Amino acid sequence: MDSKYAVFGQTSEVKANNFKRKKQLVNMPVKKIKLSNDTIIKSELKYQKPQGTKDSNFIKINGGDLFEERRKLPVYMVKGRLMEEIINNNTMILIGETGSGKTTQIPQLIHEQHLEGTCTIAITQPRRVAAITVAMRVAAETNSEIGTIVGYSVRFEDVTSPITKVKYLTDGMLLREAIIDPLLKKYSFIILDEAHERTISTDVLFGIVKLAQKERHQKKLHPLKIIIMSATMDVDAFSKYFENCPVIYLEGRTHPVTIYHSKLKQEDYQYAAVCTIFQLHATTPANHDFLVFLTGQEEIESVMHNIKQISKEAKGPPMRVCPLYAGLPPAKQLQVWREPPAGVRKVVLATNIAEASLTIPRIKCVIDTGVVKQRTWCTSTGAERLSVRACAQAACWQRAGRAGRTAPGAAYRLYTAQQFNERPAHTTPEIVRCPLAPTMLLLIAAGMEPSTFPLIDAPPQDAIQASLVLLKELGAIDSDVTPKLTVLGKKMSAFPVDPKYSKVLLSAPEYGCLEEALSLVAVLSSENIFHTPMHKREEAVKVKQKFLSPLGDHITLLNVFNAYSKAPLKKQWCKENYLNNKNLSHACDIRRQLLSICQRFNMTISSCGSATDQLLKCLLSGLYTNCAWLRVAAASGGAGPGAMGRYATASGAPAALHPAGALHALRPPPPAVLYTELLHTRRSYMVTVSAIQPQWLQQVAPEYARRCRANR
DNA sequence: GAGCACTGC
Repeated sequence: MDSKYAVFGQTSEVKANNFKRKKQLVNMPVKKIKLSNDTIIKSELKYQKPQGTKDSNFIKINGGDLFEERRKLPVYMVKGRLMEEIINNNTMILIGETGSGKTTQIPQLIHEQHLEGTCTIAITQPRRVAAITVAMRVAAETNSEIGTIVGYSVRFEDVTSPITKVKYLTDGMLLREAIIDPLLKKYSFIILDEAHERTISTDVLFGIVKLAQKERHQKKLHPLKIIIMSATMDVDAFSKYFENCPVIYLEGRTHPVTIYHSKLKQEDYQYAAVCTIFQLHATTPANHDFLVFLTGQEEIESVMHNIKQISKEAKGPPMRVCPLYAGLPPAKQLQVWREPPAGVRKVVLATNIAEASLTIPRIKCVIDTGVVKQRTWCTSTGAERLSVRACAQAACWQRAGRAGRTAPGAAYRLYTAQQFNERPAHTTPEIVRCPLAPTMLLLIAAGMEPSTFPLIDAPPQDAIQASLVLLKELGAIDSDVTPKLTVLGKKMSAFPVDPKYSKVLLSAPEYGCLEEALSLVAVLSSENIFHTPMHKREEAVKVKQKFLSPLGDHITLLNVFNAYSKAPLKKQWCKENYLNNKNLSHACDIRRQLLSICQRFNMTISSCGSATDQLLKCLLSGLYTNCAWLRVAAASGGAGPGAMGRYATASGAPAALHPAGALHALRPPPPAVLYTELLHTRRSYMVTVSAIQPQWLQQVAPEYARRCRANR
């Protein structure tokens, strides 16, 4: 009886024979917790029963070949009532768990009844793979060829045609369309799916569709129907935002997951994770695969090393340990999908990528450290910080749910029930914690007024102000009080890159270096092109030397990109040079896209050849707010150890050259530098840096240089 | 002389 693990079921006991709106059941205590106290495993970690877990107040709808499969989906079983609600309401919120079929079925049901009229139904997704695969699925279900009735539109790929009625697209793609037509007149239905993820694009789209619906009504244009689809979430704020629109709940088809909490607080979650893995390993059947949530590459590599050491002597079946994080080359990610031989247990060590982006089959057991690595941004210095912090309750549930995809499962939380209850219910939306200049430029370009634009969660006022000041500085808007787009700003908004980079591109013809600027901006806009595995670090650093430029990291990046473009066998070449083929190939796609926009603007496409000064000046024309100067004490050499690389940014904040950068070893250190980003870890480091001549700033941005001098 | 989670246009 004295169990070290106390158990409580997560499954709802509630059954409802029809769906109802939340308003009608506010006082109903609906979610019951099933308790039992089986002793599961012998444990050094102590687990206890949680105190009063949060009830969610909702009721669910219950409800061979593709058609047969469709008919079994919960959403299909209640389609009559559902369509009635869709017809009667211009806006509604639909809460549906995984497996309810909402994403694939609702657009089809609308189309089957021709409710879209002569217009199209748009369904947004936060991820491109999701948009593509769901569209393919729906095309198969409707027995049509993809790109005809059912299509998709994602960056670099538009598989739609004039007859497309059901169009899946990424949220960012619909946002781009809104710049051209803020009323989104092409569409009679807009379905914003996965709304609980609260991406910046979806958050902005909430406001865009709300205003478009209102204005279309006022102008007596055809009406716009809005459906917000989401997993379980706090709907009150959403319903209020959309003028108290109805909320409908759909039941999902997932399996129950039993939750275990740690009885004591864990000092070291990595250690706790390793302990839990081996406790479970000794007591559960080998065909139960584990999924462990960790925060990053380094942590995964270190835990993997520990597991491999311990497993040599541990009790239990053989183990296959698979790392999984976004930076892992695709070939190595494949291990995760391969079924292990009979009698071998698979243990997947994953970052957040396994929380929503990827679904790993056959996971029976989730081990949740309860932490996540998050990027935050400081308005005053412009520095970014990566920090490990406790994730929100919603994320914990999402992680636990990964154990119940194909069969009942279990989730072991390496934090106490009290710690869980103290966590915020939801992740802070992205829009509240990110640099806003790109979003503000987009909003203004779509004809919106930043100060009155309706957002569910407004970012801090100083963050908005800082972004408007930057846009004014770059010449994209005429005023940071009542911002109107300038001619330059209009062009800038056409490029799907950070406004600083679009400014670089638009200045490039002036410096005769558009060829180089395109390549550089493309590389800077994609992920890290260097691949550095921990155990081969020295080799990787050595190979990098041949691309290194004494002028700095930007020219180094350009050297790599140019060499990649010329390499005949790119995959092989990348492997030999410790480079990331996926990210370099992505950079090539971006370059092509940027080039076509430049051609549309009739820009002169010229090359500066070996006159790299021109390119750096051009880069400065967009990034001139990212300059740093060597401090006098450091320059005179008398400041003792560590003085090298002591710089001050324009805001006066201290910053150092990142040791992995090309300029770090340079003696004497350059008096002035241009950095791409400021990253705060142990100290404030400038990442991706080039040396500049101090007088360039006067030439490129004279007014700013004057203000800078006055402040320094 | 350090170490980048995840998406998206």
